[in-house]
Amino acid sequence: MTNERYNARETEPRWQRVWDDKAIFATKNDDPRPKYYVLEMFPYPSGRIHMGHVRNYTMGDVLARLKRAKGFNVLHPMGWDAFGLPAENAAIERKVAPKAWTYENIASMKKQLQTMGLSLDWAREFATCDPSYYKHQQKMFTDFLAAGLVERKKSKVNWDPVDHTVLANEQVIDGRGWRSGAVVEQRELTQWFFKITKYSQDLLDALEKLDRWPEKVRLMQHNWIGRSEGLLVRFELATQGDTPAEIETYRNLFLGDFRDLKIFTTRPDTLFGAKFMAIAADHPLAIAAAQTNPKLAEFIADVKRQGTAQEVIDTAEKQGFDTGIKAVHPFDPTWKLPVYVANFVLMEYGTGAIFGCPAHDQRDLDFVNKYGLGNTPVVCPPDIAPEDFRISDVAYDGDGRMINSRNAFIALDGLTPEQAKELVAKKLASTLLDDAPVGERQVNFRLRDWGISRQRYWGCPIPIIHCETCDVVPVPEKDLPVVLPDDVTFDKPGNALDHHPTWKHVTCPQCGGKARRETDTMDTFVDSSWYFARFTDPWNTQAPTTRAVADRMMPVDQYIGGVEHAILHLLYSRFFTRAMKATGHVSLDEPFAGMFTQGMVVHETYKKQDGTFASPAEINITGDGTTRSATLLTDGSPVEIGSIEKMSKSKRNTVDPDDIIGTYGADTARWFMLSDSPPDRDVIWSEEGVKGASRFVQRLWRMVNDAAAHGKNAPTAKPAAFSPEALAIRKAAHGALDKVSNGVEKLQFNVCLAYIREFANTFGEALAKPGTPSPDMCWALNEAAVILVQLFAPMMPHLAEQCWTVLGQQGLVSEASWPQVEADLLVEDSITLPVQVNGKKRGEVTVSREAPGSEIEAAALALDAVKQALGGKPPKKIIVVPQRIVNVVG
RNA sequence: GCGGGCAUGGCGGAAUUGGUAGACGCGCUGGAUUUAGGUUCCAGUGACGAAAGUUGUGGGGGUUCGAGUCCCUCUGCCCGCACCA
Repeated sequence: MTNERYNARETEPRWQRVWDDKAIFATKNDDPRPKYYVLEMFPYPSGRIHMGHVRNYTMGDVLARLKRAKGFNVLHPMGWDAFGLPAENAAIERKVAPKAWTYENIASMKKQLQTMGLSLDWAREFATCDPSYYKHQQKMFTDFLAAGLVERKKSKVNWDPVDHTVLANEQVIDGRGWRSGAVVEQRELTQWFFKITKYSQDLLDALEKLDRWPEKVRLMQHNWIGRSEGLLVRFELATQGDTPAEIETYRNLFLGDFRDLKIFTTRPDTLFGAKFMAIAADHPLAIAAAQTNPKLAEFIADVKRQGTAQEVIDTAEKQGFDTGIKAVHPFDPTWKLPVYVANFVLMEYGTGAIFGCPAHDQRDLDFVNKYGLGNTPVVCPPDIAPEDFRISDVAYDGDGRMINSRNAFIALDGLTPEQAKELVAKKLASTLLDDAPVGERQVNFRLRDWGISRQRYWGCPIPIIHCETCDVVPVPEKDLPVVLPDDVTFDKPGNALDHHPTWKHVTCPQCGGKARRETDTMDTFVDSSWYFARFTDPWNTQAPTTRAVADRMMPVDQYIGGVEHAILHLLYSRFFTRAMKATGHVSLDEPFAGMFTQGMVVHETYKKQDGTFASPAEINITGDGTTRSATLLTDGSPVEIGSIEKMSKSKRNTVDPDDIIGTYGADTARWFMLSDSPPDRDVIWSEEGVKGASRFVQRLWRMVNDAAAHGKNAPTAKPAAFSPEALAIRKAAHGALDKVSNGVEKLQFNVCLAYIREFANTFGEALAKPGTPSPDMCWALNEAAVILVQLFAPMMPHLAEQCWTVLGQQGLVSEASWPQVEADLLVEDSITLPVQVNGKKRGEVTVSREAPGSEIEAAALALDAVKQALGGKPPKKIIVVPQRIVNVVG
């Protein structure tokens, strides 16, 4: 028995230094072995790591260490997503320069990460705010521009009139700026866009091939891209007046330049059910009509006002305003439909105009029921007679047969909606209005181009120069990077870069005339859209990537991060990789072959009597189960134990990784993060759980020390034969080895940990047997100890190194090859099969592995319990599932 | 509203993918060691039952020799998107 406790505080930094000195986690790009690229989403340098980071990086590290042991050339890098708004907020609130603040945070977070014992190649570290990184990002911007993947266009933004800044959607709270509290305005600004929509179809199609991505994430991206097939239909706008002059006057007054109204529909089959047209409040026709109609103008203003607050949109009922304009039905020139401005039609989607078919669309039905426009069903469900089919408050959007859809122009009755769509599309394509087809097939995507302009200082400058004569000129490659100036002030609202006295004033690289720099910076999502590629060769000063190296090391084999990035970050990265391929920086389309979304770390909350939250460190918990209660450490006042929530500063239910690592050691923290909960689900951080992990660390340490004592008595050569006890240990060891090897690859950490503990239990029992073990047993115990240490080495690398030394093994366990499974140890000579009678277990039989079915049947029938259950009658049937079960049917 | 997921002991969760339900851990109960223990070790722990046994994976129904697993249906939670034409 060893009495000495394992001292993580002493051993962990020591082993970290050893790894560091020998640089064993540095990856060589010219290593000939097969590569494996493990990547966790790099952190924003907020200053402190949190438990979510601990969980994320532990998972990646376990995989990296396993793959390294299995002989792969593992790339496992780390960097910093270092641009972003918090640095500017710190500058405003605490008068520290964003750059200094960021690099200080990086330094302290790096120190924290290093205490975790992660097998990272720190030689590849970079921050996205390093000019040596964003230089290449600027180069790619100009490459993309040249390749037609960048566009400059107007777009609506949330403008804070007090702070003079554009706000992200999440910074608009109840229609007001989060900092200034000012009512946010919708403004049109000219912005830079990446043309991600050029790849809409490809991004959608390729999702199917990403078979190592969570189904959920693929579905979210699928919906986000939002493909719909339909028909673009032009409705002629009706005019009034008998003479051309009168018609002209009408047009000028009410229709502006419009002769027709273009709509997008996925249901052209229901055109005979049309009752009205509706256009968005900011549709140009609405604006034109509002010029002569003050009430309409007022309505439009109302709708636009509603647009800001989310709550209003959610609860708003369908509202419309009849413009008085009429549209002519494409099937019948005498059929006129009223054109409404409606609050539920969005300018951003389709053409900003629709035709309303109330019988088969719930929104349209709600609308007509409010304004008394009636409805005509045109699709009849299969089980109802057409003459009995009525629609009142519930629209019918199912399949069926066309009814009420026939006139001199076209006949749809009796067709399925699918056939009707085809026929309408064909017919309208060949019908002309002002020399152009009335209808045109169109595929529409919900996905919009990616606006990357941000009116902020702490971001990657957009490498563009605006010249009075040459217009927009990209900064030539030789002038890159366009470096952010350090001497900026934040005493004025607005973009500090724009306020800089000299920075933006330059001469035009084309004509040499007076010009100014673009002062917008890039969305920080751009920074994180290619960092994974940069990691393959971060030392290249000439280009974003070294093509040959990137080709060899990409794609990322396993990417791990939070679900919160399921759409934007992952979609942008997929786009960016395609754009990099188009501009010759990489050769692949998909950056992440495997994706895994890990769950959050959650914790109980504690509510004080005054309603505010207490932190776990401030309270004392007594009792257990239902009698569990908490009191405040300071004055003993009762504290309510609240719900389990995501760790957050506001709920004060955070646990500081530094404290945990300081108290229990990194290995304990890592082990606990992986135990219990499946990695894709939330894990509850609990004091009891950590203590359980800590106990296990100590137990392993004692067992390995005990085993080491026996190991000294083991023969050097593998014994020719093993006693049944020794064989049992060997089988347990190799069984665990087999399961853990496979489980880690599938990221089933919680199950792997259970197998390790199970094996440790078996091992512990064998060690505890009294008396001196025989030489073959000593050999088996030593083998088991070595395997055990190697099994937990990916999860608890420091303890493993220490144990490795105790066992007298050579070198570092972090560099050791993964042990080979002896396959014949996995096969049992005799098998115990459960015996069921009519599906109910009645007993078991033990037979040899090769026993024929007839022998198993006989053995099963010979069981007393089976005879009893059959009640003396012969069995009707016996089912023997080899290696599994016997079922006797009575 | 639409889409998706989940439901297993007091708790977190396993279950070789249709084959012995509850592995492993936490908690709890009893015992031993200890001056002490928030240490360690041993035993027990789904429910009912003294036991044999019965029953049991949210409810109901079905397929099957056999269902936690597949199908239908209901209920309850969770997540994503949201007037997408």
